[in-house]
Amino acid sequence: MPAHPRRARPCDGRGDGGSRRPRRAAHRARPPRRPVVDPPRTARRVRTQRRRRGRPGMSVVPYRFEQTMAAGEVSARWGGLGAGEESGDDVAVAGRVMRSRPQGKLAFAELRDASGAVQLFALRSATRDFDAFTRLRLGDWVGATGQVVRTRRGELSVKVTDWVLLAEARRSFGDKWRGVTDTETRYRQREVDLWANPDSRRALALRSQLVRRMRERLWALDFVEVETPILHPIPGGAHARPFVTHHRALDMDFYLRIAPELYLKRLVVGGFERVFEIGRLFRNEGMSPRHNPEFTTLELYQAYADYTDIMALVEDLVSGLAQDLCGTTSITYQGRPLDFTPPWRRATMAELVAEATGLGANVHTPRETLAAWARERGVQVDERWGPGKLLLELYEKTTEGNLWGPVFVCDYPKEVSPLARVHRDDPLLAERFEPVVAGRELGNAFSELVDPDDQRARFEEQAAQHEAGDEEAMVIDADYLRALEHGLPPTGGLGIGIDRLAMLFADVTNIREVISFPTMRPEA
RNA sequence: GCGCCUCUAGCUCAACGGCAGAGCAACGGACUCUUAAUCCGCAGGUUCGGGGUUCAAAUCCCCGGAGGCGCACCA
Repeated sequence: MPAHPRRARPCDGRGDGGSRRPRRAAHRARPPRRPVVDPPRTARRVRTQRRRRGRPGMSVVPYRFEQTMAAGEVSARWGGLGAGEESGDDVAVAGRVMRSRPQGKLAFAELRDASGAVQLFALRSATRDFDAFTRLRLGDWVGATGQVVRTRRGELSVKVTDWVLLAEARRSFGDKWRGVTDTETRYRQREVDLWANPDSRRALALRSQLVRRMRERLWALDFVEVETPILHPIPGGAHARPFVTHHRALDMDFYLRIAPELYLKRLVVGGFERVFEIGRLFRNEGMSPRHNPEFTTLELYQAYADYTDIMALVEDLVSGLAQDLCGTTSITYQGRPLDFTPPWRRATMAELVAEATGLGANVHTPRETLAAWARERGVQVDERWGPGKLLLELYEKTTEGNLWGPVFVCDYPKEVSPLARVHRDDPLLAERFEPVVAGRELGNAFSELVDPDDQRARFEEQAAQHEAGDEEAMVIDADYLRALEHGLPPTGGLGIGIDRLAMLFADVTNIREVISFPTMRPEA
């Protein structure tokens, strides 16, 4: 046996120092690589170490394991067992080893599964293949059978009689105390993050519950869940830049949807009076702690309803979800109270801008006055913007970020709301609102524009802006106009950002915390 | 896109112009009740990549990469 077997590597006979160089030269033509976390040679090293210990290896792990009980259930059922007591009941548990403490003729290991954790307690005198058990390491998966007992020191345990390795961990799962904190590693290798950091698991589990409860609540209100296309021949339904892709057989470009809105309203035309869709949207825009290129929304449409009905629905839905997920309608976000208990405040955009700035700005204010006010506050004013767009800019620059809410910001300018119905009391406004919470819009809703002639005119306006260089402006969707000509009843519509909502309930500030695999630039 | 910051062992971090180190993990061993166990031993490095300044660079400078935050963008 060589003195340093784990350093042995393929050698070209040139002796020690030169053995690596030829290999590097062979790689020189490839693009430079930066192994961020765990270079392949580490896996090789660890593999060699494991082999030396004579572990069985992955080739002999079984194809299945009959688990009779989850770890959480063990602690729930035998929580009352006294220290040193034996239950007399055998269980078979499975999970990942999160701690291993061999101690002479005894060995302890913490086994964690999806439901929780339970300790494995092994004895040389009672456990099959005890020596191998003592060599279990952080991250290995095992299945174990034995009696439920509580140790003398008071830890509920499975006293292992038989056990089997289900998978070996060749790579490390981070610092046992501090986990993995590097944000890049956490988002790129979410599987490691999830095992190492309970908060990461909690945030994603909460998101899952959020979507589930949301569906249940909508089903209870007789909403029908539907799925509409993600490949759109024309991007529509929102003001955003799309991703483009190509269909080979049709030899044409498609756009990944920026909103499902137009298709959903066509379903209302078709007779689905209450529809919703929870799905992924794609917007080809900047990324930030609050923006991921692909994100999930709830969008719903309710026939015979207007935007005030939708406000009531939003209050009810969001406060109900807070109750479901946090146990209260009055939560804490980033250390500040956030009370979703209905009713929420309703205020017009003009009122809120006046509160924030003292300016009597509204959609009827002369354009030049609005432009001057906006410029004073750092807005780069485009000459083509009308008073509506200027008011919106003013609102976003001065007001929105300071609204803690929840508050319904009502009555947006018609000019910036091409799919919303004109306000019944003011021809320059639209019946549109955004629920704003913690300085961010949570959604967007309106009394839907149902008049095909008006819609055509708005599309033409948008198309003109598109022609003039606004790549985010909409284009004319003839299919949608034809659908409207068949008759869309009065309808209230809503879109809510699921990721944003999950951030509030999970009390996190980065959208990536509630996305399982956030968009990242490739490493190499 | 712009600005500021970060990048060192598998993980978490020191070293801040003078021999690249620690804790944990891993690896070999001791231990019959561990809980961030303890003890003994061993090993592990392209200091993100490239270039420059210097007798000497992880450290200073330049270029590039990835990431974080802020701004812009995102009605």
